[in-house]
Amino acid sequence: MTKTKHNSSFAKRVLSWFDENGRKHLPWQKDVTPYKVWISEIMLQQTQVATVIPYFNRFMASYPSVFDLANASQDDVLHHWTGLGYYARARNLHKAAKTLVEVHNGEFPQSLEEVMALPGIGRSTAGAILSLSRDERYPILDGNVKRVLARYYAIDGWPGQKVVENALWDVAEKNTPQSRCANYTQVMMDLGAMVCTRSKPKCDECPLQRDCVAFAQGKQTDYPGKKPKKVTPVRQTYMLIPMFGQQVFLEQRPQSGIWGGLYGFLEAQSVEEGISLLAHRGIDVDEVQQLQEFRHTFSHFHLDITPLIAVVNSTPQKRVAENESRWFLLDEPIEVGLAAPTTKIIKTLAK
DNA sequence: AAAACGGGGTC
DNA sequence: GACCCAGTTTT
Repeated sequence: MTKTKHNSSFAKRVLSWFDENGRKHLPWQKDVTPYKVWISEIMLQQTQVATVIPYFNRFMASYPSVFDLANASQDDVLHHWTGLGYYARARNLHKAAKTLVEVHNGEFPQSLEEVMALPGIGRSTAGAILSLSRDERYPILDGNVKRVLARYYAIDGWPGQKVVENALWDVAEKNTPQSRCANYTQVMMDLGAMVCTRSKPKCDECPLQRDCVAFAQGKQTDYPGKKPKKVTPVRQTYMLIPMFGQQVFLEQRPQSGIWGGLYGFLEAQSVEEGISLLAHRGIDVDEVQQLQEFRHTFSHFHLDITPLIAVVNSTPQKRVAENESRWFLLDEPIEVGLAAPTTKIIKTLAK
């Protein structure tokens, strides 16, 4: 049984710690708006603060308001996201911006449910937006908060499991104070990121040390429970790089699946298949040069990529393709979304 | 080189 | 409710 007295003390102590040590001058903490909090939270879902800052600043410079974002082209949004990964989140961001403008007059709705109904926003992100920007009382449960709470209460099991996640939400809810909700949300993330770190937690600096169960047991790093591991399969692909002088041919990928909406090189399982894919697009290959294979690692599999330069000597025919595609000059900036391996190959070619 | 990270969406 | 998505950082 958790005691009420205990819970209020929890918030009091972390808020005092926030006053002393919390982060208060991040770019999205200046003139806080739901829009800025939203963009920063989506970026922070996948990347650490230091990496996010320049992306966030560029994003705000290009799209100062939700109206600017809604009016942008998807290619432009993906271009701003290039290198951040998780491109579905950029597509959802763009979709949600359109919904906010068309349905909500460009304002974030008031209720948690309405905010959660926007694509790419779940319970935690919705809670973060409403608490950080409007000081409303909603809990959050990102990876940092999960780690703090799992250790403090010694909650067993991997948070990917529903029961474990539910237990964490329960304590997150109970501990959230009635006032200073924005500061509380911020400090829970700060504590997880700065003190209650995955390895070598700085327990001596922690305001929760004195009744942290994991600390008492000396088992801080046993929490949260680890994800059951499994072998990551290896897949193989050829990437076809049609080169006509200083131009390369890129085609937009389907909206769903890996690298959805990004431009990339056509993929094939064999050299022959690749040549036929190109022929289908009016590109006649004169010579094929194989480059060094390299590995790109995802969370679920390794992808061994063999780049193949397909030298094209005669002017390619114009064909109407199913997907958007075109030739890009190597020495000009490519202003569409590109996946990391595509960027890597293009860098090699430009040298 | 392997493991961890993180949360929303989908089947 | 299990599994998928994807690139970077940490160990």
